[in-house]
Amino acid sequence: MIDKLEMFIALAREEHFGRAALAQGVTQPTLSAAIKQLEDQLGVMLVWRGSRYQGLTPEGQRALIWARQIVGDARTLRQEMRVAREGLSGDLRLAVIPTALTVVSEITADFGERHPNVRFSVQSKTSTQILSDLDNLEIDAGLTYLDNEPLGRVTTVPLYAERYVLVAKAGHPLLSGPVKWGDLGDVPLCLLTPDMQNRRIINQHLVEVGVEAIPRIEASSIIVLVSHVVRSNLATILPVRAAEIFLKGDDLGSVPLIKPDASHVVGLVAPHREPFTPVLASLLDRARALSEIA
Amino acid sequence: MIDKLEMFIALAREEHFGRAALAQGVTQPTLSAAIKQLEDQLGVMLVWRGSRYQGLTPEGQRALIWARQIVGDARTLRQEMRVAREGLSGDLRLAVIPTALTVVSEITADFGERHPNVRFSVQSKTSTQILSDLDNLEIDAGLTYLDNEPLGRVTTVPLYAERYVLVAKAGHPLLSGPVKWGDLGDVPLCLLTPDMQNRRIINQHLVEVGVEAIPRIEASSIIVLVSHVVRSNLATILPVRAAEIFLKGDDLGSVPLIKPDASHVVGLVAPHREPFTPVLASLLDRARALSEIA
DNA sequence: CGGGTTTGATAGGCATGTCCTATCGAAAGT
DNA sequence: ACTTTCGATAGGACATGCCTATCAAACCCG
Repeated sequence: MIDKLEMFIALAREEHFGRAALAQGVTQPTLSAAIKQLEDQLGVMLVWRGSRYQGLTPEGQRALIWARQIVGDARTLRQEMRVAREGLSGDLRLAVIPTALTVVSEITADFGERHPNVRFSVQSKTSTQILSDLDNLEIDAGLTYLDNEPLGRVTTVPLYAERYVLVAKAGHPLLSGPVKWGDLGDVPLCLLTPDMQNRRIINQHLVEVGVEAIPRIEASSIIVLVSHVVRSNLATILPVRAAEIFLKGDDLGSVPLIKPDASHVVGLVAPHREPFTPVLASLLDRARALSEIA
Repeated sequence: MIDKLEMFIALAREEHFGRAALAQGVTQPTLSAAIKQLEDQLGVMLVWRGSRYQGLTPEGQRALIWARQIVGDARTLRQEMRVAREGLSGDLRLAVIPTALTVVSEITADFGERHPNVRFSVQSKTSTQILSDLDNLEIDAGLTYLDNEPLGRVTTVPLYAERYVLVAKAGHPLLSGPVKWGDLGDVPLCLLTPDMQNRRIINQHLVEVGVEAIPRIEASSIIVLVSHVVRSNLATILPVRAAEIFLKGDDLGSVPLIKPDASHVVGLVAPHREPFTPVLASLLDRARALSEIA
């Protein structure tokens, strides 16, 4: 039963029998049969049938919610029993927005010291993907914005408030003192792509002061942004925490962006599943201890 | 997997392999094997092994929490799909404290009118049993005290505040006006047995005014109490709602019990499982509509 | 419009799992 | 010491799960 629910979740995620089967490590006929049996056992159609996948029926969508709950709890049970056996160990899968990537090491350093047997796997994702991966049980926790867009049913631990600086090559004329958001109208910029919430936040602030952002370069990685800043006259806008690591040398400079002193809360998100796993409880606990925010 | 968890829950409840097997409709070797396989799959011992059942290991107790969650959710999924197929139908299993038994008909009448295909099964139980049955998935909801003893992780809907009257045969000297709790010291009483929370509540109030309750008759059913009142000179203490139905004729009388004007909240309790089943959501909804309390 | 591709369903066969009956051995009760 | 109770074990019938191979329908594209 639980295996079938897992396959059902995979099918809903992949929207394709073959890919879902591949993801589950079974063949397509096996997955097809599993879905059919699930439908028989529950006595309802879950998937619109045709010659190809055509989405879930309303019952299927409702069943999906429970399937996620059940499969998630079953995994938690197994994980918890392993913890009882071997102490805190295993993998902790994190997904992180690009602008918070530098913060991950603070968490892993602190946590890894206390629980050396826990391995981390860190992926860079957009905030939307993080929430969807959390739903789909693809990750155990995420690091993303807490205060800007709706999150859904999750547990959150605020970690720090993001503040923004303008980053440019050393000697850039704007670096002499604080820059107002309103001054950025004519400044050639490179920014994250609009699927990133950070970019949407920056857009908001620019629109608020009547400036339209038309960056010369868009990229989904801040490494790309910074490389462009280093090699050209473009500037970029980054959270302080993301910029710090690039400002160690002399070739780049930064100044605070003011008016307004924008700030957005970034923190840990985890599925709301009671009671909490020991590992997750421990992670949330450490996150609370590291938090700069009450 | 889910079947094995069901058997595990049954074993924890029955504390006996044979009885648990019987309850699950399988033979004892099958249940033994299932538990062993569960232990293998989870990699931990769940049950203290000996020549007989000796309780759960700590891991077993922890696993039991998740097992209940998972099995409960799986049942809910099945039930919800049946609802999608046949509309609101099926059984709703209620357990009710004796003193609230007359209130059940209010709920079933109202609910049954809207959902004629739902059958009710009502059992009289102590408040402690109700909570344990709720945990063990033996009932879907209960009707019990909400404010006197701790409840655990449940959803509650307050329905009414219990108030108490003294009930005696018509013509009994005490029936001339309100009676104080403190006046009951020498009155021959029949009361519920002390495993009933109602009796513990009555004891509290009597102790508070310095009276010791030594009833001539103890019983677990209010029918027994009232029959004794009818046929002897004994009086009893009942909640108004429970007494009303016996006061239709002329042979019994009642007066309010005052100093203090004791009152305890009775309401519906249901497992806290998100999201709620349509049936349960509907039941809670009707209960809220019927509630006399904000 | 027709051949090739994609996609999910179906058929047949093998391996594994599940559940039963019968029986055993240890411990508890008498 | 004898009996009873309780859970574990053994062996066999049956069901389930998963695979490979293949099919039919729909889609794509020149």
